[in-house]
Amino acid sequence: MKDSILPRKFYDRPALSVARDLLGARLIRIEDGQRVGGIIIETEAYGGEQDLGCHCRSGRTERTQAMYGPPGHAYIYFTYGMHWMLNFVVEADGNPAAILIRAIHPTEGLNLIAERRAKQPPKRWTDGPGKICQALNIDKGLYGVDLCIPDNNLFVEKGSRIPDSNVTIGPRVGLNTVPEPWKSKPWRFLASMEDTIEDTTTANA
DNA sequence: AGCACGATTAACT
DNA sequence: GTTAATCGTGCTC
Repeated sequence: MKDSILPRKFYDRPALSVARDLLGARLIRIEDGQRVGGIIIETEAYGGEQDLGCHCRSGRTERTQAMYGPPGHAYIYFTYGMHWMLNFVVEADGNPAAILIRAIHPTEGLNLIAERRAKQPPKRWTDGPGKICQALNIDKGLYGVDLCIPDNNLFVEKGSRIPDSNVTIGPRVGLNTVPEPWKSKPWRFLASMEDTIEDTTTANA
């Protein structure tokens, strides 16, 4: 449904609020007219040049320019020589901040996802940021894409809100050489309880 | 121009 | 728990 696409004002808020509220929403990629995606179940917030865990700690560069732009766009980057990472730009234009999408619960386009994640069991299809981009065929080609335009092939739809009792908050993952206090900031949000996920899937079907 | 390393993953001991 | 894979980016010389 086009009218269920999250509007720009959803992204135009503090990073922590957006990261938390993205849990339960549906990440959708359109490929040749086919929907591929699922429910967002894990996110992390990055933002501000003071955040030494954020790429924008180096200021505005060619790679990070999207983060400095208006909210509601995709910030995508390549790392470890082989993995793409999907982020959503948040907060006001000129204010660098983004949300890393770390895990989703696949619900649509399962045939394509299974194909691309062939050697892994369904549980491991999209339980990591690099895996999501592999499963949904996301790479540099989608850098800077506007997530608020229905005609574009990447956007997020409103889903069922995950109650606080099912949300786990903790430190961000993989910031091994980042100094404190940034390394331990509790800016990771994880939706727990399979029951909730399954209910949400059914409710949205 | 060269270099160290990363918001990771999968395979292995 | 440990480690190889693999290359764009940002920093130093």
